[in-house]
Amino acid sequence: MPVLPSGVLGALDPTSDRAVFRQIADQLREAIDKGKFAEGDKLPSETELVEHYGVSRMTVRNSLSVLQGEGLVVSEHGKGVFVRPRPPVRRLASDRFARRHREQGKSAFIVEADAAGSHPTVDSLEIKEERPSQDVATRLGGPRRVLARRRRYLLDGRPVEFATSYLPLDLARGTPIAEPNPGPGGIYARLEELGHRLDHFEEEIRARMPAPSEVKTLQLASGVPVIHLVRTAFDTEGRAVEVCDTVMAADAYVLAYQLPAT
Amino acid sequence: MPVLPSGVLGALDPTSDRAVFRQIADQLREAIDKGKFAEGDKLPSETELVEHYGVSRMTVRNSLSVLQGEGLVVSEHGKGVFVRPRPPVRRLASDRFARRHREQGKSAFIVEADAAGSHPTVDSLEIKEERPSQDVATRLGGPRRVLARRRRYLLDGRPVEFATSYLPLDLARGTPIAEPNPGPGGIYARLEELGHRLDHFEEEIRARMPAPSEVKTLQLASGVPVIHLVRTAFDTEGRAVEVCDTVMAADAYVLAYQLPAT
DNA sequence: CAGTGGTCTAGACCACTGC
DNA sequence: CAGTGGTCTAGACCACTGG
Repeated sequence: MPVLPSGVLGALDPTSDRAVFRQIADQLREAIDKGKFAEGDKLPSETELVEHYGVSRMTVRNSLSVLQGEGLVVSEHGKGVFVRPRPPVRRLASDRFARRHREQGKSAFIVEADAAGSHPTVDSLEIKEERPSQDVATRLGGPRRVLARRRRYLLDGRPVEFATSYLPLDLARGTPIAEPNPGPGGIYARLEELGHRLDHFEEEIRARMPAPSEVKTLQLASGVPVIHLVRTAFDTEGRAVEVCDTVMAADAYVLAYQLPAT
Repeated sequence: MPVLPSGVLGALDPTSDRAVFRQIADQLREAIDKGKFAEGDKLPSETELVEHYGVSRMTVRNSLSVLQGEGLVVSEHGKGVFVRPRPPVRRLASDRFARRHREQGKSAFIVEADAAGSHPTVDSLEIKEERPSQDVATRLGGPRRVLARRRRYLLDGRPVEFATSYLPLDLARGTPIAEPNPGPGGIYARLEELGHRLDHFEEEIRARMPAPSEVKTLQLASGVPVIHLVRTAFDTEGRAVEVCDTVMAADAYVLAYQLPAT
């Protein structure tokens, strides 16, 4: 007995082996996919779904949690459950660290976001000397201590990325690299001024679900994975001069790379 | 009152604002992080947790579903809830399509897996002529019809990747590219023989939670995202000659790229 | 204030596993 | 068979939102 305004949702199939909460999730998912609920639209309330399907509230909530896990919907306490809006995506091109982009006064993030018409912010800046993790130490060739530069990036007020750069201490201590604002062109420009002409970068990419601390820092909705990117910068002598460990909200990014065919 | 064998789990804090199911999830997560439950270990059963914490079963299940969503544990019906084993990771290097790798008789996937000591398989091979999606059409320069080659890759029996290659029909029809086995070096070698010398590839990477069909095809545990990779191959004349759309189990891959500094 | 989602209980029955 | 997780009910009280 459909009692919902639009009649977009069907009935349950009692003969089906498929669990009731899955059937409900299927119907909601299909309605979303077909655009019957658009981005940002409010789904029927739990109470409405309970009445429409004639099931208990826990069953309805179970359905909704399935969709939440898929990243299709977000719930807002006291308001309702909504089709998750797709945030604007930031495209990272493979030439984003080309030398010509380092000439300007601002960091790559700021320049790029400005160009895209977004309002970029950087906060939570922290600069510390510390003992590197096993992984970072290995990538940097085994320094006993490193300079760590941590910062969070926001786009139009929304946190999208949390990054930490590690540099061997003997290389960075007492230089502008250890300053909150390293100056025009960022730390890569400073590294080159210090005689470490950059040759290439290596990036390693993984995707996984966020740890609770990452959910907090990046204000992630449930059902949103993170992209974990570790970049190592090499100078022309083959020395690893920086490791940058970045955790990105996966729904805010698309990474682009160019590969040689030769 | 701890009643569990090992005493690895503490008590609830009734004065805390934190929901009970979150406190339980926190304690289990911490125990896992600290190695008190190792990879593949069985967690206490729901009944044991109910008795240990003195809460209802739904509360315990709620805790466990939090950890499942984080990809930390997997449940097996009739057996228990286990710390999710980390599968071996396949590293995709940025030179994986270099011409020198195309000389051998087998596909890149097979060669690489063999070298890593894994047992590779390819199945679900399907070759069809079809009308391209808007996105694929745009990337290929607007062909009306394309040849689609679909296949699934497995490592030691576990599905890890599902890929579809799209090629303009005028280019692929009637050639070995339209055959189930395109021959040594794969379709890239055939493209070059047909006069399309490859110049470079562009790859776009996203991460997201899988759709239900992807969960099925890749037999994904809950809490495992997918990496969505779209690669376009360009010949020396700048023509896009192939688009390969790939969905990978994120816990089975790390992607590596090299970027120029110039 | 009414309506929404968030948490929790105390049961029930079922399906799957392994002995 | 006993033990496990999977599904579902019918309530309860709470916290948050908006008018």
